[in-house]
Amino acid sequence: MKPVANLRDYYQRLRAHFGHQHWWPGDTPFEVCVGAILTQNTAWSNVEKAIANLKRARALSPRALHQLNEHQIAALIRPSGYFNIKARRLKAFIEFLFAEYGGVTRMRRERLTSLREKLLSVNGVGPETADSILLYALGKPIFVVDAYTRRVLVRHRLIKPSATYDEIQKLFHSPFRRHPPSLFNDFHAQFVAVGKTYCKSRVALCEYCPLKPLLSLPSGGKMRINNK
DNA sequence: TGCCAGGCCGGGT
DNA sequence: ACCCGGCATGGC
Repeated sequence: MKPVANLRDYYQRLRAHFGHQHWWPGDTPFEVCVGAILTQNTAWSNVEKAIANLKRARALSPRALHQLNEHQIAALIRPSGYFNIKARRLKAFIEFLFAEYGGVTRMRRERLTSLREKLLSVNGVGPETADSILLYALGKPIFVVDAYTRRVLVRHRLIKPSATYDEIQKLFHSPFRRHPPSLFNDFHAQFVAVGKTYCKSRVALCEYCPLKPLLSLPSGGKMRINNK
């Protein structure tokens, strides 16, 4: 297997191995927003249970969720963990949605950079949650950085463990600036796929990882991270 | 049984 | 500008 040459190649290698991931799992843009908040530091399998509860209670729409108080929401999302905090965060997001836009459709019309700023000002919405909403709920071209992305990139020595969110995100925005959101969408999903499969443990050696040749680059060898 | 999972906030240095 | 404790369930 030849070494990975650049980030484009990096994606193709993963894609060939894992196939298209069809992210984000969710029926509506609003469901994606809710899932983005519920999955904070939480296994997705637990989020699914919470989403199922919300659906069963017919509470998975902006208007319906707006009717419920924090206590009622907390009871429904209990399986996703941190349910009191997350109930408050969901309320904060809904309030923001209605106050600023009145609905998801209007929010989608906002320009990427200003919308990101505003999302980050909502209590409980940090960079990953904001970017997940922008990309997966609204189809904006932005790269999501999460624990898997960081873990895989550190493992492949493309970033230092101390790299910040914005630094990592920039690695992807430079070479893929003009690419459609679908590229950002599946690329991030591929990181989750490879991370879950081969970087579970801190001591795992990624023996069968489709990107393994990258790990065995000689210390002088450097992979080009962008295409300039 | 303990450790971990698709973060973020608030208070303290 | 960092560092840290807190938040909580379910799966292995």
